[in-house]
Amino acid sequence: MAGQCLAGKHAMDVKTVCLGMLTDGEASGYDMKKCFESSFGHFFPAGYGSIYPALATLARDGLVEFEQVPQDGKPDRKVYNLTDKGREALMDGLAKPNPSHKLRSEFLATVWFAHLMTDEQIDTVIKTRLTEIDEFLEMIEAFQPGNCPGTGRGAQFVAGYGKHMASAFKQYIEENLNLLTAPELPDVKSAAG
Amino acid sequence: MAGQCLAGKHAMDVKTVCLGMLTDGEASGYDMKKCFESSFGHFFPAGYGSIYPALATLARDGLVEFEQVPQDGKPDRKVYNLTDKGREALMDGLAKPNPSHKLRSEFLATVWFAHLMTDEQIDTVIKTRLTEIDEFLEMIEAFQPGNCPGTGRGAQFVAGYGKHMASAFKQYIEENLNLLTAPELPDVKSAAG
DNA sequence: ACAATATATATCAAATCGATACTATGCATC
DNA sequence: GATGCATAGTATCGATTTGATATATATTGT
Repeated sequence: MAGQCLAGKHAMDVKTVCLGMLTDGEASGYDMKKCFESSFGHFFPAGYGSIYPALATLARDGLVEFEQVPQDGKPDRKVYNLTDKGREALMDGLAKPNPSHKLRSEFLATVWFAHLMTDEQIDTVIKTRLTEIDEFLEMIEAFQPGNCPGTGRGAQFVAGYGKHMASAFKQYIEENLNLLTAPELPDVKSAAG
Repeated sequence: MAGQCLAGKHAMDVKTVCLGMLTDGEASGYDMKKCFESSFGHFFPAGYGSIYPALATLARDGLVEFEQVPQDGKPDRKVYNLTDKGREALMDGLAKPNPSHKLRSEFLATVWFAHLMTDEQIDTVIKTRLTEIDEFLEMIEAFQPGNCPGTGRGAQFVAGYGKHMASAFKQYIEENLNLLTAPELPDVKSAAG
């Protein structure tokens, strides 16, 4: 019945993901952005507006350290490293027993109102979505972990998830397109022709 | 090459979804929250903190009208209705050619770092997720549109999507669990015993 | 010469999240 | 009869996140 963890309250936010990325070695905010773009971002998006404030907070609270590395021509790099306290906070984040899994889909919200749209509009939305799914599948086929911590077994599982779900998505659209186009009335437009 | 729409810039946000809900008839913020909880929220979540400010802005900009309806015992209702301008804004939102479809999954972010977790922790996270998927599948099986605008063909398509994808998710977890538990080393812990 | 792209930092307004506050009734539990 | 919870309704608050932009400099491409 007593407390099940030492430190916090099992937060799995951008800060915690940044801590996780640092388990693989030092990195700058820019590096982490690359990493979000190439892999993490597909299931846990974050931009500069999240990453830099996150790193500032982490540094302020002593969960990461950093050193300013001057470069010639380019701006300085702030290279971050995990501290013991940071590693502890990461473990606490990973201990969250029921991490969320949320969709936010303008696509589905749009399609919900298909009866208010023209067939052409629906067609455009569907075609664009299918294209994005295909691009995603190509990407995941060619996926290389790069500089991200992508060697673990978890990364394999997640990549497999992405491929599996994208395929299922594509299949569903192709098999159920008929629900959206062509309502009860067969072809209203021809009446005006 | 010229402009393709009349009014805005094809926003598909909480405001637009609220407009969409009002195509089915008048509703209060409370009603809309119910609607987000029962159906919309599964692919486009929104709480009071989004809904009430959205309605305030919509009213300020003349996209909706409302009347204060007193009730006995209970607090007043603010009952909203679409205006012509609001219906136009909705159509503009639905005209967005590439509506987003984004996942934000603490679950996958956690699992990515499975190599840093104990087998027990992984087990808990997986079991909890499977339970939620089952609950979701039960919910969608018993789904009734209720007061939400859920009679259109789009709603059918979206509900089918939910069922299809939840099943695919469950199947993937069950078939690929082995990737997470039991790494190369059979049992490291016994060496210390 | 001009326009991207890459390297790197950072901030800002607006939107959203999750929790909470306020008011009032009813219903169950202890 | 006090405590707590559910329902019905409104609304706001701090923290987080989004998406765009600002600031610099070097390289690469047309």
